[in-house]
Amino acid sequence: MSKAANTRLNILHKAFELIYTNGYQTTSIDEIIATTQVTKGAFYYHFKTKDEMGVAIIEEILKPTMQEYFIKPTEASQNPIEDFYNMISYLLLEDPFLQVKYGCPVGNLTQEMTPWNNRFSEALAELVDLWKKTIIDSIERGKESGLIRKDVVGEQVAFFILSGYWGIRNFGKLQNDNSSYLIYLKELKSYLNGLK
Amino acid sequence: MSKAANTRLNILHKAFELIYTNGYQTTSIDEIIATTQVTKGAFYYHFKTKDEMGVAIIEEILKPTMQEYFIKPTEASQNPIEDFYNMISYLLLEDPFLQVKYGCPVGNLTQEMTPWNNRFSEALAELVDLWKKTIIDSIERGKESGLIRKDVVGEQVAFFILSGYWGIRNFGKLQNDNSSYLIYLKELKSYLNGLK
DNA sequence: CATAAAAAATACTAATTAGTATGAAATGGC
DNA sequence: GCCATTTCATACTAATTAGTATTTTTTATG
Repeated sequence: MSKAANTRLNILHKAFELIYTNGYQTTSIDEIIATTQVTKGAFYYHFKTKDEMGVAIIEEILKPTMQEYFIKPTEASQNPIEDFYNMISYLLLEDPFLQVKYGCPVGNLTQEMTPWNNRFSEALAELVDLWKKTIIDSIERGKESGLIRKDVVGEQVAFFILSGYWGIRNFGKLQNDNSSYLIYLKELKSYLNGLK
Repeated sequence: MSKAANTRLNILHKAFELIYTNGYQTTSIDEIIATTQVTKGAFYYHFKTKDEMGVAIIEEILKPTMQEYFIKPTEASQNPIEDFYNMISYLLLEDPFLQVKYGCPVGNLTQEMTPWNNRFSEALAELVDLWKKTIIDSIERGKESGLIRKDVVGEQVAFFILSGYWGIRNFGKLQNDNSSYLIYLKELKSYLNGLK
């Protein structure tokens, strides 16, 4: 990777961490360049505006991460119900990057940036749609293999699962401990079993 | 109501609307006093800081509203399952104040202000706890009256319902239309019926 | 190695921010 | 109507903000 591409990625990574922990609006460019040890000239050479950098974070950091860790495993899934539970459980309790008190990066950005910046909305919607579609496909396969009832509607379940995930992340932020996660996961398991 | 108390409430109401539509951090005090037609001196007479005003909004605007419109109706509830559905459906589709693109005020504030301001967290947690407890009580009554299965765990269901609500609000913001709400509501109905 | 283009460094601006200092007007109790 | 207290108005500050203008350095290519 060229040196220039490296500084660009470096900015994106550090900026993402700052935004994840502090929020987008309250993360200043001065703060970003201070922690990346990159000058303002370099920053604005790579990104025309702060918002352009924000969208780049979604497309170049969040999207690939999601592809790798959410989409791929679910595509290979044989037992949807078990895998959905494991996916959410992993994200809530085990993912080494995500922290209870900082919530879900995608959820945070959605909350903070829509509806005021359309480019954010579009980039985020693309992400979420990808995840949603993967879940729906998995459900359809589950229906074919007989692991899921035929009358289950994939899109409904996808919205239900993802909404629950986003929402419980908010509870986590509020209480700053994972006790709500544990309670939520029990009901999630019960709900998912109801799809059998 | 005294004139002074009136300006105070006026500030809180207008500020709340601005914050609901624009976010807390991006709503400036100058903007608030411009729309309220109140001077800076008056503002800082009533509120020592911006954050103190924010907490006052939660305690003096959001909390009473929630008591009136969420808590009371649920307390009088005879058929929890139907009432839960109606409550969420009303909030998503019919409430005249709430708008799809602006999400849930409590959810927005939680996302934006925790974990960086503890006073916000505490005030918001109190709100949400109240709502949660009301749901749990309602479930217990439903269990006694035989409308809900005995093995249903109230706290789990409460978290599940509220999480789903917060999460689908995020979807609404993302897509800026209520199509996701409609799909979500179908699955919510199905889930709630599973509690019978 | 020369040179053009890419990449980065420095110093700046204009606007906006939360908050303050200080004084003026309204209010209520006597 | 006097006067203390409450309530509000005006003018300011110091810090921070995103973004720019300009110059310097690095890089790749012939």
